[in-house]
Amino acid sequence: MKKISVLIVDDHALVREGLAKILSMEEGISVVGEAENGERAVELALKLKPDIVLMDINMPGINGIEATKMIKNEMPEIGIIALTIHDQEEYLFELIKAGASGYVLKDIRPDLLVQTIFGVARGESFVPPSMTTKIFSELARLSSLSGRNSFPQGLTRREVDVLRLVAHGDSNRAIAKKLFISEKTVKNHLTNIFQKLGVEDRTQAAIHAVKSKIVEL
Amino acid sequence: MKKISVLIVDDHALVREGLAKILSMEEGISVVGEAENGERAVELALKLKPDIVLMDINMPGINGIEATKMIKNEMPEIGIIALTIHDQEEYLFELIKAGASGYVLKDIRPDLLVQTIFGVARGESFVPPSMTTKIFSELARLSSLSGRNSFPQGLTRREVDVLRLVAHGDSNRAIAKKLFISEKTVKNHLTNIFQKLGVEDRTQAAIHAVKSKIVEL
DNA sequence: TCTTGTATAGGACTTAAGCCCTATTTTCAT
DNA sequence: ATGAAAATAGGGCTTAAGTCCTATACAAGA
Repeated sequence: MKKISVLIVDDHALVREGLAKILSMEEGISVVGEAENGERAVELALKLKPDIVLMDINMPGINGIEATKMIKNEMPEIGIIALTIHDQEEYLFELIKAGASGYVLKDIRPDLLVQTIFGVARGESFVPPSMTTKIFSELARLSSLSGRNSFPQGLTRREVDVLRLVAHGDSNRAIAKKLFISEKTVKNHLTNIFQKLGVEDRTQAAIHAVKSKIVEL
Repeated sequence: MKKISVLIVDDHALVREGLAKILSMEEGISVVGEAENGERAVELALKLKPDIVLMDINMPGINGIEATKMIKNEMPEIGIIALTIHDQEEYLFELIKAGASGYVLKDIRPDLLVQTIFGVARGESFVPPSMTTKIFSELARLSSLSGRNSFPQGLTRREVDVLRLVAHGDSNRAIAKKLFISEKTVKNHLTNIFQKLGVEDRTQAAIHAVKSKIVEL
């Protein structure tokens, strides 16, 4: 069993130290870095490629949500757990949209935090029980809204269609035929997809799609 | 636990029926199709995408080795187990080269065949104990041959280098710089790679590389 | 109502990608 | 020694891919 590498992000040195202490006690976890603001968080995440980022939301400059977006954009395989002081439900959906996999209060019991880290490393997602109700109602709202968006990386439904075919090895012409649209439209979608995923061409997009499990192998 | 889907290929209806009977008794296995020759085998394999193909070697027309190559070329994730009447070691290495993962005699005990199927589905490889010696000596020969070839799909060492970078999302120019060769040479290698893998462009090659585990994610 | 997001598509352009040849050099296997 | 495979590279060519901009139509949120 490999240790789970964790990057701690918080603007308060005290909080960072506390978290590091708690996590260091744990056998299967190793803290590989600490960042004191959003910029450093993104920088370190890309450099250290940790399994998990513990991300404080309230930070001066680039906040936790922005940092989450940036990291997820570059390395979708990194799991991000958001930390908040109190129940700030206004951030919840923004965070989910940004790609965070967990949302925990800072006064969480250490053993539960550890559990959450292991869970997210396994690909699961966590929110505090007090918020599950919110989640469900939001989910209901979204699905009644004839399934608007809620796609990975902010991709639209159509963009996901196109990306899937790209990851299948199809050319623009082939995609156009399969989706009954013009090659021009396919190109437009692709330009948007590349921009959203932060990649340069279809090959990188295909790889990204596989890595971030937008498509299955 | 999902059932393992199996395609049976043999030109003798009796053998097919026998195998199907045996395998149908097994809980975790479901026979999804049968083919009576190499052409049908390739056709059905691509259509049904079974986990495992049980492939007879001696068939009129496209034989088992050719069919194995074709299937592996199109869908490297399908596991292929070769069936032979008697110890025909002259085919063994050809089969391994073609991408077969198992090599069993037709008079194998049913429970061992089942075991082999489960093993191959898990990504393991099997040859009869009587042939392991052959394997080892061949392996020794090849490695004494200063590690010549023995690369997936008949790719050369350099081609694997190039393919790895393609699957990393690099452009021809980037690959050229990293490998200290000209862009022209990269293109030449790529043309050869496409031909060998049976794909049309770098995106398909990248996907193929990931699927056939030439590169890791 | 006005605006925003999505899907569609065309014009016009640049360039990376890919193909087909030929050719040289090195390295091995025979 | 000789021949084959592998790695290198260039010429010359075609086309797919990708960018930037504009534009229309529709749906839905504010």
